[in-house]
Amino acid sequence: MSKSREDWIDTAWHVLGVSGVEGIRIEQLARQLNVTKGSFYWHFKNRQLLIDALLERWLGMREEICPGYSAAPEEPGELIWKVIERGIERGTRGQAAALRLWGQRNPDVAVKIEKADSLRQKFLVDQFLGLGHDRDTAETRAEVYMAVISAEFLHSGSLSKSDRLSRARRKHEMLIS
Amino acid sequence: MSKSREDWIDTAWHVLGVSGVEGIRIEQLARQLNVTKGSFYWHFKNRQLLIDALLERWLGMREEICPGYSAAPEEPGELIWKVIERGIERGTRGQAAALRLWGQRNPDVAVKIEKADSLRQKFLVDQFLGLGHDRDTAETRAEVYMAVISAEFLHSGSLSKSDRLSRARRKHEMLIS
DNA sequence: TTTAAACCATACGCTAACGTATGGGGTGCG
DNA sequence: CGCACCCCATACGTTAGCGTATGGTTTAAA
Repeated sequence: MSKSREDWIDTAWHVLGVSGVEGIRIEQLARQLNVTKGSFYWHFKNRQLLIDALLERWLGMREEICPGYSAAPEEPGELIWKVIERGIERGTRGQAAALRLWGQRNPDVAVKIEKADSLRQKFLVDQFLGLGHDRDTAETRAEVYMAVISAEFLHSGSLSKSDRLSRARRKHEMLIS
Repeated sequence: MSKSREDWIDTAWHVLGVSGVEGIRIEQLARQLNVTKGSFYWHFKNRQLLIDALLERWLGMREEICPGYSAAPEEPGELIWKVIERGIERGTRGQAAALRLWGQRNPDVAVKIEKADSLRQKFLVDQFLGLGHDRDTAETRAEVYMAVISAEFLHSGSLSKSDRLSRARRKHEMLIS
């Protein structure tokens, strides 16, 4: 069957979460897709452009994950939680960690990631302000919250999804109050 | 000049922090050491054993970093801070992140890391208990603290060491009180 | 039915890297 | 001197993987 460009990105996305950027190998992906790399080099100019597409996919998820952010009618605390919950459900933490680590040695990638992060940071700060904190503590809490999100993947080795959710919930409530 | 086994581990350690486990290439290290890989395969049986040695080095650092842990005369809060400070000074966060990510797809590695982490967790919980928190919140705070430490590296792209220290200090004080 | 475009298989050259085999220079020691 | 033994250089075989070149197949339109 014919594989689309999106098919390639999908399976590469999965590998990214498991094995990191360096684990993305065209001929291995081809085997998973039951095609040869001839297909790949028709859809993509080279490996780098596939990885770029993965980065763009992740960057694009930020907006999708904060839907009615500016006009949110809910309680600030629960809006944050929804974001976290959705992140754990989707299981995109591995990809995030891999891309962040990759950005560590690619300055232009780092810039893009930092740009997205500053939006996340803004979002969280607003929520904490809405909870009645002053700006200083709101910013600190936002940073801590970002850390909790990023590190969740690194420390949740063999935990089930429900365990990870309940642990995250406990930390959430601590950071909220 | 003759290179010792430790020389190989040292430069590999540096590469580990910058490029991750996958970035460790014997012939590249050889170039940095001004020798050929003939030297490497005299000191090590293969590449895997070098990486194992790096993991062991990192695991060994835990004890060194918590010196008089059980018989600490200082304030609990400051003892934690000393650990964090030393970690940032040494700049071992990149190695830690790389090894954690590597452990994500090596079950036996994950076990070793989790064993070390549970000791760190115990240490932090004790400190928070000493600060007057009950066990439940002490455990949660310890988890959050671990997250802050692990994630610090992922989010401190182009920050100077002093910036990273002051940011860490702010988060520290938030988590202490 | 010809034609063009989309999609892929196959074969090729090339490089990086692993691990091995082998030999050789140095150094201390009897 | 001879002789181990430590340490390394060199050459080799092998594999994985990138990217290219080229041709084949399918599909839809003209």
